[in-house]
Amino acid sequence: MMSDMKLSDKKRLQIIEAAVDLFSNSGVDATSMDMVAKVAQVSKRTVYNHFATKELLFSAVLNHMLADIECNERLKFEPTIAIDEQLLQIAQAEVNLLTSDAFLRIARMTFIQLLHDAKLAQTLNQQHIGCLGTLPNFLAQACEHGLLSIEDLELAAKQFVYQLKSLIFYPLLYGIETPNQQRYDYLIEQTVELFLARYAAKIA
Amino acid sequence: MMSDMKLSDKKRLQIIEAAVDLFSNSGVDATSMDMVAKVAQVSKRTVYNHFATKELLFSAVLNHMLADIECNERLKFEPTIAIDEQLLQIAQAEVNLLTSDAFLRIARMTFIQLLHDAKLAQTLNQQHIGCLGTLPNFLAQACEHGLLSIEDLELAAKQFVYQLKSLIFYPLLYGIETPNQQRYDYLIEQTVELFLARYAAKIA
DNA sequence: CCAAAAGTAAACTATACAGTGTAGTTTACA
DNA sequence: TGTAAACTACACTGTATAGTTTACTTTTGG
Repeated sequence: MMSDMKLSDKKRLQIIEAAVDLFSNSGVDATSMDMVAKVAQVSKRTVYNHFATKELLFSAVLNHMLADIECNERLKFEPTIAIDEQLLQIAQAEVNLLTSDAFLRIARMTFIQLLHDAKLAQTLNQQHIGCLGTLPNFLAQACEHGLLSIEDLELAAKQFVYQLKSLIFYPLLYGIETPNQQRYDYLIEQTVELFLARYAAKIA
Repeated sequence: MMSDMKLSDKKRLQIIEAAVDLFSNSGVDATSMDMVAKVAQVSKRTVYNHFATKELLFSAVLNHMLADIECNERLKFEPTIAIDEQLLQIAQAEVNLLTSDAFLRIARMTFIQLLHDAKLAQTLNQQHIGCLGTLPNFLAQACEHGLLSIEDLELAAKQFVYQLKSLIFYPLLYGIETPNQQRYDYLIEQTVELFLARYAAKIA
């Protein structure tokens, strides 16, 4: 795949891949441009020919990483499948994303910058990574079918997703807990249970 | 209060206060020891006489800030007060902590270091800042009085507190939302409602 | 009141890093 | 095949910063 590229594009990719690696493992600030050049097996001057500043490199790297986890599938409500089954599936997919290497790399690289740069936080927030973007719509459909009863769709969606982030993603990001699929399954199940206890439609 | 101290202790305090200010506003890495000395109105050599390295200064500053928000009050279950009232109070107190300047300063200063230093994350996690430490015990008492029905006390406590952190603290930390007490009241109410929908004891 | 402890300013060392300049080599392609 | 674009090594500038050294002054406590 890389062999049929022009040399220039090949070098550019090498640089980005090296930077992805270094930025996500050591942080942006702790990574020097000399280091990027060395790992990319490219001269430092070439790095600067492609990316005039470190900030532009960061920006390109971030976009590259976001493309990795991009997902345009909209959640589709299925009247024929039980609502708890569907929620379990959504939760499982979200946890798969949250615990993926690609996602954790982005988080490690970005969180530091976020505290310095409120604009970046806003931007990333609006990207609606994961299912949070389309979950309110899914929930609305479930409400229409009389399976759920929700006043504040945005809030309900956040409550659902934030449970998973808090219980699974953050402990993993900060190295407080180690990956454990059995534990994840339990937490997913409990999250769905919590959610349905609150929002399952009362049977009339 | 500061006037009746020995000069040496006074200087030490000035240094820590300057560092608290600078570290929490600009971050540890972006703050130079020269800057600390200048803001503390102290010679750089004096800074180094008190704190041999920047890391030791950071450690002292962190302890100073943690002391600021230390709270040894244990949550006490009150059989005479309705459980939803008690949970609302606990949530309100937690939100007051999470949105306080002191807490946000610690968070801003620490989060960057956390990603580099897993030990620090473990340590801070074990400090059980806020009500998370004593909440499981409170919930157990409420269960004994037949008001709640909880299998996994630790998880339930986390679910409660993490709601507040996710919905209120993180958006504030990253500047995605601005403080808004009315909004907080709504989210607290919704958090308690979610919690009770799941864990309120079924009336036999 | 005087020695020890603690403070001061300012110059200094050593290092790291973003970004540039240069001179020469390789690759793309018309 | 020749030229423009891209690559390379490497030296260089400028700046920032952790921590030290020095020579001197102020505070403290017996």
